Amino acid sequence: MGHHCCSKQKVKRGLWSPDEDEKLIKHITTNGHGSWSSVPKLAGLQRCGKSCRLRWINYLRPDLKRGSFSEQEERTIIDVHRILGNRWAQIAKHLPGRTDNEVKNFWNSFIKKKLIAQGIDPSTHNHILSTTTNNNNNDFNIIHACNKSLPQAQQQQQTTFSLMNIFSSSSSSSSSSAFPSSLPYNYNHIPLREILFSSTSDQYQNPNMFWSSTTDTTTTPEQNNYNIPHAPSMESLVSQASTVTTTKPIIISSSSSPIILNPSTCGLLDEDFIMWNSGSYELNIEADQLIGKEEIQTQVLDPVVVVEMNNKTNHIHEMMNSTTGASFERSNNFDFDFVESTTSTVLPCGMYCNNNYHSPIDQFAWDC
DNA sequence: AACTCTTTCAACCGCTCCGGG
DNA sequence: GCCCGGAGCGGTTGAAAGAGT
Repeated sequence: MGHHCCSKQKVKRGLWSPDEDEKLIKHITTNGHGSWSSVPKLAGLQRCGKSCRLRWINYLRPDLKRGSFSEQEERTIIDVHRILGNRWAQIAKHLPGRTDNEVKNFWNSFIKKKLIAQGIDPSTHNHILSTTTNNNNNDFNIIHACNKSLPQAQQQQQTTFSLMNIFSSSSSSSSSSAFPSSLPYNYNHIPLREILFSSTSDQYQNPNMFWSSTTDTTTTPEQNNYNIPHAPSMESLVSQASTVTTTKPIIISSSSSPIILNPSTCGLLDEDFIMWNSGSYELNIEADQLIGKEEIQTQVLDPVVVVEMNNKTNHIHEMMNSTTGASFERSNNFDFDFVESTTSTVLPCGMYCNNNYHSPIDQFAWDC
């Protein structure tokens, strides 16, 4: 049985012969494809139009890039897939010369397996949930927090409290660290979709970075919608850590509200919505320096403030490099071509919001 | 060399979307 | 608003190639 589009025709199926390829190439290069349904007849092929179209698009088109995927292309696929999911045609648009079919095959035969081997769920880009169910285990709580699927208010609330428990446990138990020795994912594994979700609603909070306005007197009532009940204050959090390192959360504050984040996940979206990140981002600031010493706080705060006030990419990087010692690199050509406005506030870790708390990029994430 | 198992990827299938009548 | 046909998309299949025994 042929395709429904050409069921009346006697069509050949299966692999294309060089002779058929030649006929199709000759026809399209001289006449264009026009209506695909008419191509087989005009080209003298016993194929259906659909098959001709597929053969041309996936194999015969002159602008196709052949050969194996580069690391850069692989990174792009992973990054875009993190946001778009299995929308292969959209992903392929970010890879000149590659087809949706090619990207899909590469994903299924290589990237998918690679991510699984790394303990990452390829469909969610989250770490695969540990089977351990010991709720007293801080590592588990964080892993659990990172592995929820699409946000649900109740689930998020539980996540929040899991983190709260971790924070509070460190003050009651001096023998255990507030955070595990290594956080369960690095920047490259953060589900960006989830982060985008987290900034749009009071119900949805990124588990690794959330708003706390308990000590922030500048927050508006609207912003207070972001309050987490019993969220730890900036000071109390910092006081629990003797040193702020890559393995512990640090606090970076926007002009309106402090953000708690894991340094190893720090990244920026610049004004062109290009994702920048640091591969080996290290902060080693004594906690007591963060408390009550404005100049040190400023060092931490500056990158965000600069982003908000100036939106100058170079300035951002200069500030980041000079104040934190971090070496930021443009991670890839992450082309957020769906973002129409650049007027919104850019925050670390790919977290993004604007003054209305409902940005185009947030809208995109919701629309996906 | 022969066989089996696994992987790759071109091609197919069925579905949705969209525009025209 | 409905129907129809074409285009496009994502999931799946299966032949061919490669790897292992």
